[in-house]
Amino acid sequence: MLGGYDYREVEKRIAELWKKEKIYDFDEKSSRKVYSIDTPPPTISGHLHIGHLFSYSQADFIARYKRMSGYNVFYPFGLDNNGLPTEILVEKEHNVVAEKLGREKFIELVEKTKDKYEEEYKKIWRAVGISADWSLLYTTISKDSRIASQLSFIELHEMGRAYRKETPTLWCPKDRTAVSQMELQDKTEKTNFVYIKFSKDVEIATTRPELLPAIVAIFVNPEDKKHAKLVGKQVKVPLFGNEVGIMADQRVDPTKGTGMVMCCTFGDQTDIEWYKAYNLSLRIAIDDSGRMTVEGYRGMKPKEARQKIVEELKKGGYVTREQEIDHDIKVHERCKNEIEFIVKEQWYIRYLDLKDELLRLGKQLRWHPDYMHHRYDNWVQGLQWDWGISRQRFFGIPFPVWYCKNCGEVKLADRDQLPVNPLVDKPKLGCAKCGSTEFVPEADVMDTWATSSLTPLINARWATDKKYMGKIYPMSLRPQAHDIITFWLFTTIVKCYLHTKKLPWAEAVISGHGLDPKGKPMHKSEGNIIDADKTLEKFGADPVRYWASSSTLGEDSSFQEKDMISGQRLVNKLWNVAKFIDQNCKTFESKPKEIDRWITARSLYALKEATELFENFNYSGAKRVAEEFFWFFSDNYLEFIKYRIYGKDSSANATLGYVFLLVLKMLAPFMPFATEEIYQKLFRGKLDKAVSIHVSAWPTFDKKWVDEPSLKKGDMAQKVIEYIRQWKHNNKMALNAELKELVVSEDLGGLEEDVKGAMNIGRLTRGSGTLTVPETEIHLEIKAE
RNA sequence: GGAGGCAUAGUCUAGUGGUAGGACGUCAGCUUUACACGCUGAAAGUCUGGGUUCGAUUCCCUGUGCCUCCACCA
Repeated sequence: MLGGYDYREVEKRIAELWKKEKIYDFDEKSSRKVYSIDTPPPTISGHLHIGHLFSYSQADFIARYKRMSGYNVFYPFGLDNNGLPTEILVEKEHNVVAEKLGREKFIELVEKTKDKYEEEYKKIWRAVGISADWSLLYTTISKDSRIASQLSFIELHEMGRAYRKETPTLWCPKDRTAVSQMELQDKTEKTNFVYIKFSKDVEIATTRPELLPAIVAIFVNPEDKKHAKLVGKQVKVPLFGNEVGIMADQRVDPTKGTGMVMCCTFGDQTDIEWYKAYNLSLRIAIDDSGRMTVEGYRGMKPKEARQKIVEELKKGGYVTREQEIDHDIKVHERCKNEIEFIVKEQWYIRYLDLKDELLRLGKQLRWHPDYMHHRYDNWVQGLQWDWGISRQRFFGIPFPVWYCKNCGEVKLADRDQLPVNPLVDKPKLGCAKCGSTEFVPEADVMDTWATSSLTPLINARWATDKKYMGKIYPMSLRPQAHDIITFWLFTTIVKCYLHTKKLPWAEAVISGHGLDPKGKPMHKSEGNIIDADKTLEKFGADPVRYWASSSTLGEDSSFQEKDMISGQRLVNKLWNVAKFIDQNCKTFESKPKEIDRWITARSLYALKEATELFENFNYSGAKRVAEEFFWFFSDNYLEFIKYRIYGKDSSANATLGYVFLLVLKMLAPFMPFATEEIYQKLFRGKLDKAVSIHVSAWPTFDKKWVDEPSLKKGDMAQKVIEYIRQWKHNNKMALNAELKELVVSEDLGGLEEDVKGAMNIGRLTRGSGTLTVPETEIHLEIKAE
């Protein structure tokens, strides 16, 4: 006998069962068709919130459906512990500064911290029922990932696609370190906006006159008629005397200042863009300690130089006016000092020449929802420069590169040296060009996207034993959220295409974000994080997944407690039907009657619809169909057959079991715990042989079980019952109150007993009636007494 | 500034070129041998303006509001 349903106890026990039976392990020996999933590795930057549960559940629905559809599912899980968020986390947790500790020791600390989060994360992902194969777990700083990233770089270098170029980087002159955009803060300062007359027609307003010696071009807006005739001309820079060209670019606001902008290397972000986009020359005015390098101002801080230059400009009569404005500047959040741009040699991957190829690959990929394709296209079309992959940080995967001390030639590591740390390891041979054995190591590390862009290849073990290359690659599916289409999805296509000439996956499924109850994204700084752990504890995994399955693919969805309640109700209802069957059905053998053929046909049509929706990755539609059918089944079919069951007539048993199992299977991808529990208690070894519902076969639609005449008759009987229910309600009667006689105008085709039983009718006769059942030709006469 | 998305009852949401479906909430009726975490019934809705059409909530344009990504703040 089944008792109450305690989700805390059940979910824990079922999760153990899955673990013990290895339900979700990839079957290496099987010849079944493989379905491989390129799971996003979450960063270990802290605690998981319900937004994570939301998007990972959505991928899990698909994994589970595919598994039940007979695929050998390759579903790995990853953890991203490479990159700045991890660096910041580890610095905070251990109260250290990465630069001071040094790279080797810091990576050790990262590994330690990772272990802790790995356990915590695994616990939560298991608790929410993610059906990944945990033996395939990878991390982005692991040895394998380092080998893959470095091998990738070596191959790209050999292809001639990796090159070095002097490029500006955000730099903190005080800490003497590169800074990422994430570490910037805005600060407003009072600054003088200085108008400088270069010539008769050229006047420029600037907040940074000290960068006059670093001017490489002057820009005007292409729509700006006032300045149009100047484009292409040259003009002399005051005080410094060099000539610079005047160019046109959209980014200039013609209403701001004089409508003419000086482009220096480098004063701000736009300068960098222009420098890259127009291949401008480089004039450095500030060094990495934040001091001027220009003759006459050498060693001065920019602000001192600014004063001196303005004075000199005034003496020369170049300054027409000055205006104090509020100016937003970027400061380093750690030390609050203004950041500068300084120039470093950095590695790039050349890909601008591949735009057409990349667009073609984007077209080849099947996108769900398909409009997400636009974002990719738009991004590729707008690319203006190559992919910079150098980062001047301590923590990360190093480039497998040294430079010859003598001639400067690049020396790549040998493949069998990987993973290599050039700061510690040495090249195997001398310089190929000059024979020198003295080398300078590359101190920079790779951008994290240079590694994450390899996840399909890391999973396939491309860089090592190539174990899964032919088997899982190209992968079947990339599930991810829409915000990183231009990063993760795009860079993965780039790298995998360069290395394998193939599109890395057949399909991309793009999920939305789980938002807070007000519809706002969850951010630590907003304080609106809803904790994953606590939510699972409070409502159970199935209801949380129910919420995740209720929103359309690609759409954001705000977290509503009432969705959890709806999920809990569904679980409860499933459990109660299970109890009913458990109490009343000893076997699942019997001969179906008319009404049984009716619900069977109904269930198969629901199955057909759900399957089609699932095949199109419309899991929310599939869930809806399954759920709707289940409530229909409970409220109608069960009412029809109760009187037979109570009368110890077992003729409905087989249908009851068969249809309910079908419902469980349709809901299994969404509510894996409750459906499993019921399957184990009721059906395993009886109606199905599979050890778990999650490796049982997704039912197939078979027309031969669809009896169209029974379907019509059943629908008719159901309408009659609906009418009688309303009639009883209008007469303030209980639904099971006895009715003496029902007169029906039509032949109910063998369903008379069912109608009588369901509505507690004493006698059913044929004859004319005055009441009309809506949507039918049936007339009734109801006699209560 | 560029690109994309969204707008449906009090709330969350589905769907459709022809009477808009569900859930929560609300109101009313019902102790009905699985379930009051239930059953039955009721009230309540297509953002503004324009166009295409016999007919638009759906398709097109426009406005407004919200969201995401990218860019910008000389």
